[in-house]
Amino acid sequence: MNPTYQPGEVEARWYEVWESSGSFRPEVNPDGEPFSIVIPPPNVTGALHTGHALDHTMQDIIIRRKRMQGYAALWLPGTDHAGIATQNVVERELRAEGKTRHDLGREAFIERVWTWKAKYGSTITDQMRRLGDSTDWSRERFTFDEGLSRAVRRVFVTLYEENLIYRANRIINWCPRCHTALSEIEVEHEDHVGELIHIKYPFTDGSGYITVATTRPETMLGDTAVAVHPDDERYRDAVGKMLLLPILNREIPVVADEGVERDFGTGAVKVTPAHDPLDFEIGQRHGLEQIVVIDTEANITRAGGPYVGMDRFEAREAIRSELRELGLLDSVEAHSHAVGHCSRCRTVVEPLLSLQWFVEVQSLVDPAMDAVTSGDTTFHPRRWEKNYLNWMENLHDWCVSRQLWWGHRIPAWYCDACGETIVSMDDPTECSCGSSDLRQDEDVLDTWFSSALWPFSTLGWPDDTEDLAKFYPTSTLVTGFDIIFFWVARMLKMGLHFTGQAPFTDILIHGMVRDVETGAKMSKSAGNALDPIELIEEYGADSLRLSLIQAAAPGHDIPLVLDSIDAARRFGNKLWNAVRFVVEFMEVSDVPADGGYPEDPGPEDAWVLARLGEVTAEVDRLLDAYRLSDAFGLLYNFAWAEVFDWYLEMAKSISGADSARQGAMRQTLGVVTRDVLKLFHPVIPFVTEELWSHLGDGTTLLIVASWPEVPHSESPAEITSLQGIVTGIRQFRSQHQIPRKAEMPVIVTTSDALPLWWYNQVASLTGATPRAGDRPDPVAGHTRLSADGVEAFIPLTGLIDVDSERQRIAKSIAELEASIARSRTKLDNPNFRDRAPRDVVALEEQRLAETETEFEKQRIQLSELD
RNA sequence: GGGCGAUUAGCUCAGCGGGAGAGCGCUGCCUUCACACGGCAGAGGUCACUGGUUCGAUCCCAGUAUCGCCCA
Repeated sequence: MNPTYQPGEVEARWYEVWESSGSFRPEVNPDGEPFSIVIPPPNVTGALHTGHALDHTMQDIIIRRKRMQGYAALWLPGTDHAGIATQNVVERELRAEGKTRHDLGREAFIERVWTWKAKYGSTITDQMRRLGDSTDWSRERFTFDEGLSRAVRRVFVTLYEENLIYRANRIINWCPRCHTALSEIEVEHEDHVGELIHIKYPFTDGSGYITVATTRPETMLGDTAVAVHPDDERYRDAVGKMLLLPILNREIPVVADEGVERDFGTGAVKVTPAHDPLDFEIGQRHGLEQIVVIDTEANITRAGGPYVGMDRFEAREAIRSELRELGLLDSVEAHSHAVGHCSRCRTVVEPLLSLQWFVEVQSLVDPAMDAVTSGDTTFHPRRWEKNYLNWMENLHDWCVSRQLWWGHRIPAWYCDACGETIVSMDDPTECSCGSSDLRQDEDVLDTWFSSALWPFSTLGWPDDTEDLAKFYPTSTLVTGFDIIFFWVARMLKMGLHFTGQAPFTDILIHGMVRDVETGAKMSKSAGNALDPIELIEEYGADSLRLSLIQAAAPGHDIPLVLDSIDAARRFGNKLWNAVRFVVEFMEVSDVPADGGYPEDPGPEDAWVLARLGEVTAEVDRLLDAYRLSDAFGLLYNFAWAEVFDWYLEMAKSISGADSARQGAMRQTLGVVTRDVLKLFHPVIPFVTEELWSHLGDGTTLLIVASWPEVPHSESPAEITSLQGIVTGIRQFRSQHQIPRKAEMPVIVTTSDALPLWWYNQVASLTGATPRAGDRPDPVAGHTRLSADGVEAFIPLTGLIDVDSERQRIAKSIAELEASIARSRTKLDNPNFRDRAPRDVVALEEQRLAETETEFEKQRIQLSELD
């Protein structure tokens, strides 16, 4: 074995072995209870970013542990066809050739996207292999593959038949660059400091003006009313009168509507029903005309009169100037307000009146809320439940049609002869009116429509497949809080509606990986992403995984610091060298894949086995509670500080003992090291598998080895005093700069005799020579150590100067005095004695007694030094 | 405007009713037969502020300040 761990070569080798051995398939545990996770499908155009690395590591940890615990564990991988994103990529490619998708036509374009997918679509799945994802590739799915497309169509048709999907003219969010409608949550709001412009609208009867305030003066071209609140005293007389719309000189009424916010601006608002959702509603209530003045290119339409063809933002400036010239510009003030941007391309979205398909979500909401409130599905951490429920209460219908080509085409046909709409599983050839002049809807479905079906469509629905019966509902969903609304909520709604069961029992929500420098969410579009593949090449996949998990406290954002990845890498090297030492120098090998705990452990063995048992139980508890970072933090400290430090150092001295003692030690070292590798395997699979190949008996891969079940072991009581005295001697040595080679006799006094191994370990761990003896009288000339009832005395002669020893004791005495004072204050308080729990009072009394004893001994020691 | 979260060591963060923890960084010593990517030891904190609840508050409650996120 190399003296340093080299991840690169090892990682490539083991992934192949795991995959070809079928270890990723749930069939490796044919009799196991099913446990399943479906991956949040990354965009097929995507490349792995650090957010995926975290998300996938969490899922891999869960699935690897369940697999080791004997479950039929399925982690189902796949990718999302990602409508807009993918279409954008291929259109960009075409643009480089000087073409547009329209030059190719719909069919050829889609063909081209499939070609692109065949060539580049495996980028992300290849990267998942680099990360070590133990996904069952034999079950890989794609949201646009044949089976899932059938599921999509079945859902659309069923919802249509249930009147839960409809087509209507509504205000939607339009992206003028992507040329498609967006759903509400695909719009990101950012605060902009803009202008609030006050415009005077004159009454037709010449009796003055109403002044309205707006941030979007260009939409005035489409105004068909001015609205005021019905209770607003200021405008009581104005309601019902007519105004002359400036520039276009159209007569529009003043209407009273409850929807008007009295405190905004002047309390009077212009109403543009075709370009604002609130105005649309006001328009509906008052029967106002809807005049579209901005087109799909975000240019002014013919209805905009003199401004026809002008860009919306240019028109804003021009209209403001004209109003000023007309003397109708009352005032302009700076105003901060939220502006919607396309989440794909950052273009400012345009609210537009448009004919689109919508899912009526109201009737899907209740079961999806009940699933969470009833506890059928639990969020981890729980606080996301409130967030989820709050959101669900305020849902609007979901605009699902997209003016794209790449996606599931809406299965609706229109009969030009009679105007009938046909929605069906099979492509219709003829209308009931007899006409065969049918046109299929040009639009495709929102990508999230197919993602919403992912937990059951990937398992074979709508067919009754074995996988569906076995693995649905899935067990745990792992995802970031950023897509709770996009995805999680919709899966719950669709899953419950179509299968009657919530699609998962637990939802593990994690934060975003953030760049510590900028605090920004790391994503490719933000351009600030550390490339996980580069990190894997530099540090190894295990290091990236471990550092991400250690930083990932439940539900909080994760700062990614290169230093912490490096720390994780050094841990891998530590583990590597510890196991190398165990195998090569301690000659431990052929360790069985399970069991093999020593029948008759020595005292040091019993201690480390007892600790292993405690730590295993605690790791299990933490992992079951999804506290991954705590679990592996605990394990990290146990492995480094206890097993491969204290115990390994103790084992070194035992290797010179008699053969029975040695045998128990080697056996212990073998099983403890093995179990540490097992416990660590879910988070750092590569290095642990490699080390296991050197340590184990070669019968089983670690990936499918059993999860540790450690038999109970009783730790010898003397360990506490051993560690205390050893640490005391080391401190003494360090404080007085005494070289390890220097002889250091230590007299140990104790009420009960200490076993021989205790003395041997003190000698071996410190280089001192301890012997049992009587308390020196006087103590003068010795330094005194104490731990767990054991006292040890080191003669000072020739070792140190008395002054520094005096200072050391004085400092210690000061600390003891402070502690005594605090304990007394507490215990002298009758309220404390009356109201604090009995064990807390007892503990405080014990602390006081011990501190006082120690204080007294040190005081005597100090006085004797003089 | 509404909601959520954060504020703890120089840095990045855990902990969350009974004497403050980790990693990195820093200081000293150690090239002892795994690892110098290491070992041993050490320094470093009014746990944002102000009140309250409690025998007891970094932890619970209220308010304030600053920062971040989500929604309108």
